[in-house]
Amino acid sequence: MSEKKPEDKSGDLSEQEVVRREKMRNLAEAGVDLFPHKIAVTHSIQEIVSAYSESSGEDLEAAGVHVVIPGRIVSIRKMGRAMFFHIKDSETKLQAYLRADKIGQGKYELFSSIDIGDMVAVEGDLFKTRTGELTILAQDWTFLAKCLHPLPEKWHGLQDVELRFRKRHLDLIVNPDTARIFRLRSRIIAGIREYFNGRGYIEVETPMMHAIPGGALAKPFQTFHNALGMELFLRIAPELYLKRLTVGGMNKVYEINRNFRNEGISTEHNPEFTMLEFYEAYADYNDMMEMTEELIHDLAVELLGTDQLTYGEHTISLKRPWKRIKFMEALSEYSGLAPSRFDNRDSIIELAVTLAGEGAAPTYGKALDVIFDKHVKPHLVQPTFVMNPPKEISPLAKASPDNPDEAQRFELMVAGMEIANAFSELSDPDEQRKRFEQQAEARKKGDEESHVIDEDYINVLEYGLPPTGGEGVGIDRLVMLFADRKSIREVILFPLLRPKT
RNA sequence: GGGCCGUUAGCUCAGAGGGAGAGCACCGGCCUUUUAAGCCGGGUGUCGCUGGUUCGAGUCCAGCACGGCUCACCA
Repeated sequence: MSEKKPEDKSGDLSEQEVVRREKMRNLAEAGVDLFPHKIAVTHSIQEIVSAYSESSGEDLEAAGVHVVIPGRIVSIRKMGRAMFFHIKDSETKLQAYLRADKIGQGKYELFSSIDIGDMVAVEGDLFKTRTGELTILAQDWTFLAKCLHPLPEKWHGLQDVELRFRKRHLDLIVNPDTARIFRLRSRIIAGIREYFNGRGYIEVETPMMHAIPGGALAKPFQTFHNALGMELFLRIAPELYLKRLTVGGMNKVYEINRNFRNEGISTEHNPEFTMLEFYEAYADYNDMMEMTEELIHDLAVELLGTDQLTYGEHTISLKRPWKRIKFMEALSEYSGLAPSRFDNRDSIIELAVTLAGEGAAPTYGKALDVIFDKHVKPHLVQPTFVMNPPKEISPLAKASPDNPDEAQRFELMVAGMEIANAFSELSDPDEQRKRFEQQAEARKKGDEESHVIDEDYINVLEYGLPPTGGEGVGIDRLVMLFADRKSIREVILFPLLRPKT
């Protein structure tokens, strides 16, 4: 191994990167610790700004607020023997004022080896400038970290969508909205935990690796366990495991975790996504609707201060109760097809095939689903519970007591997106076996998303699943709604990207 | 997977057959309450890649790569 010094690579570096490495050497030669182990700071920028931004200059001076604050330098304005710069933490900026006469000639000149992007701690007293901006007058500064690459442009930030996702750290440094979205996401998830914990639920973790992929209709990712010599699948849903817990007497459980689906990537789909699933014994899908309204409405009021969401060009009202409509009624209302048209099953399948292409709609139920997605979903902007879809496309749901072809199930649609899906859980093991067999039949006909027969799960049901309501909520899509983002990638820190070649 | 669009300096972008450009950033100089600081001077580049057409290609053509939008797919 040849011991190449970093500067040997200077041929590959841009001029700005070479300059930054030179400046780093200058600091080292001046005795600065380039990678300090521990710095005694007194406050975060966020703490200082929220505590003192409203204080008057006189009050600040009288109080003599002496602090040491760390941050990343995001702008510098040099003015001869003095300079202003802003330091920033994830969402807040604070101005610092450095004067040669105040801090001393040596420390002032050493600062010329500091670049935008570097991290420093500034020590000094708070004051207000002529324009009223809260500022720290530096008595000293400490080097924290060198940024060896130039930062994106200060005004436009980082616009390139691909770069924003590939270099999320940079996106977070220069685009304040990004940090805000992910803080909102964190608060939404914390709020959900609070809601369920407060209702006596317990949070659980079930396997991510399944021997049989189940709980949803989707194509799985495949992997292999060497020691067991066994094919495994990344889970497409936790559903079947959570219901095992209900059989075991854990009457209220929820899980917030990742699901993996080996399907297309789009503005609404990422191969790994976060799902909330919850199950409550002695509840049914009506209870699930009540809880869903309450959870999402209250979260919006608490986190956004309103039950009116702005989503793109839409205003979405979360005022309860939300619209409820039966699947078949929604179909005839929005598709423009006469209700009688749906009696002719072959013609419906034919229509779905023209809409979605060959192989997309092998059965009547699937065909209805295709027509729904195409003609109904885009219209459902205000929160709408679409109830009682065909049993055939709901293999884990109880049939409706008053119509054996319908499932006691709903999907929550908001802004044309499916946000949640819930049902009264099918508990009859023999009926479940029949449903699996029908799914297996569809699978044989080429429907890769159909369920496979899960004997183990049927055996679990044979021990007795009480009447239970269960629901899955797409967390990423919920965050999209709350954060007013049209792409799921804006709300996932590291969305899946093709490796850079 | 199909269609449309994009890929030019570190970033944001203009350039549509013949001199590689602007703003920010960067480098040098001036400047002690500025804040998209200002003033003077400096262009730092494999124009995504590979071929082709042409006297001449960032520009036209083909293929490829990556990305965005959209359609399809998608509990």
